[in-house]
Amino acid sequence: MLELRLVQGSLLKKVLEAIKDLVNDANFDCSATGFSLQAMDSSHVALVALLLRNEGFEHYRCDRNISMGMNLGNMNKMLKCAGNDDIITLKADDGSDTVTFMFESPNQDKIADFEMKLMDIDSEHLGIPEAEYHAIVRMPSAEFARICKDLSSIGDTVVISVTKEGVKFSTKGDIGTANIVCRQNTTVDKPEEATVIEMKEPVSLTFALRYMNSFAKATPLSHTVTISLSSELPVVVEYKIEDMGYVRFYLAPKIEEDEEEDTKPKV
Amino acid sequence: MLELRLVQGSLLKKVLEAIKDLVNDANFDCSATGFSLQAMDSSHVALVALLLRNEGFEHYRCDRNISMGMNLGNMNKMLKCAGNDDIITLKADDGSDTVTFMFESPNQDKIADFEMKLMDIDSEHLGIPEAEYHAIVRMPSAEFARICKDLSSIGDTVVISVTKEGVKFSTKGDIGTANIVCRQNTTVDKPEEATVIEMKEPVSLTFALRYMNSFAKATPLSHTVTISLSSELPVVVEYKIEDMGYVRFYLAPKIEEDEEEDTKPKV
DNA sequence: TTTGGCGAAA
DNA sequence: TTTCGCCAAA
Repeated sequence: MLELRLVQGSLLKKVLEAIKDLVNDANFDCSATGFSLQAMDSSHVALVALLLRNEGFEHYRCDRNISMGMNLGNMNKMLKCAGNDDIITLKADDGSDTVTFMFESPNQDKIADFEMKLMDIDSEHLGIPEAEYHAIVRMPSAEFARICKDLSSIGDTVVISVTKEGVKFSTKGDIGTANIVCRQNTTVDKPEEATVIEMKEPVSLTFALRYMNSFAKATPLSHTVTISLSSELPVVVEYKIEDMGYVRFYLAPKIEEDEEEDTKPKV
Repeated sequence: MLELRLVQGSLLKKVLEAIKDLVNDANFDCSATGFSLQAMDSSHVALVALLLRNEGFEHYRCDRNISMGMNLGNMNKMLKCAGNDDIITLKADDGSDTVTFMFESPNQDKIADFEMKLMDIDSEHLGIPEAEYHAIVRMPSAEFARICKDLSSIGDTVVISVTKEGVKFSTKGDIGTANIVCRQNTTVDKPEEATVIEMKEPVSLTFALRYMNSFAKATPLSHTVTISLSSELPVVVEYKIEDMGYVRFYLAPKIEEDEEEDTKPKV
């Protein structure tokens, strides 16, 4: 028996908006401690990890560990039927091949239940080792989203370079080049508007903008995004979900070609 | 000679937005008592009835009964040229084959007149008998619209079931099932937010969501919608137009198939 | 083209 | 604070 009651149902709606473009089908893993998901994107390049800890739910009952395979598109369709202020309860009976989403309007006048078939998905659950990162950038998520969107109108990849002074996002394309530098800035009114850089050593890595823009779909989940970089490690783009957990995206850097190579015709 | 001056011109704009998708061409009937329309939708499944009583007009002159055939798409195009605060005057000379829409901006700075050709439309004007309904549901129109929209992302038809406690909207589709229950609730701050059920006997009827969603286009006309249901009778979905009349939509219920039938392949 | 999110104005 | 109108994404 599984019963998870989430008062701020909009969180789950936003989570699905954030990951449904990247992942088609995935197993949601439910244990006594929380509700989580780990899945490769459909082209097996990026990895998504979601955690919603039990403390974040008003009511959390999960009698035994269970893995529920869902089509995220269909799940999203159903969650779209929940109001932004609705309380969402997720239910599954032991051994059942369905899951039920229950939506309660704030004033309890409207109660909806949506039942969805579960699917069998074989997923390789990867252990993600904790790593030391050369540089960790924390910045406003909206600013990061804007930068990725802007740069993708110029080029396909972004070079993220971190120095003590700030973080630079660069791209190059047919029509020209672009560099956007965000300086470290902690003297701002609101802490979520700060740009903070923790750097052990300078790092400069290249990523596909297409994926960065997908990750930025999670912007509504948090005012702040944290980007953790190390050479030779996948970047981690993390959006914290207040009091509950996070959505993290992992993406391997592109092996940076020689600048010269870039302009040569591909052989 | 016909001359109808409507101070709140936005009403006429909203009326056309509400019915233009359903009906292509229709006769507007004008008599001493009011301005009305009755027409089947283009696939002859639903019926639209509009009434704007003479009291609602600032000036109402209609010397003799007249029926004016109009293409609602073209009429809507013209009405879109009126500002939301404009005063709209509708004029037709006796024997003329045109109608003139005059738009006056609130400050009288701009006065526009649009002349449109009338058309000959043979319409069967149905007498709609007053009927006793098993159940009448009054609820916020926005909520009804939201429910129809949500359900149509799951299935094609909606089963509306009324009991004393509330009204239930259900659907079933490939990805799952959905039930939305709205409880009777009269203890709300504003009367237009109430959900009120007058029920003589329980009723459960099935309708095509496609039409319900068309009807819901009339939502801007009224905060409230009234749904009148009887087995064997078309449902009436009514949006009252304050101080003037109404737009009513009629739709025959689907003959509900056996649950078993639904899952069998169609022969 | 239509719909939802966002920002501005009452 | 709520509502309207604008802008952007599906």
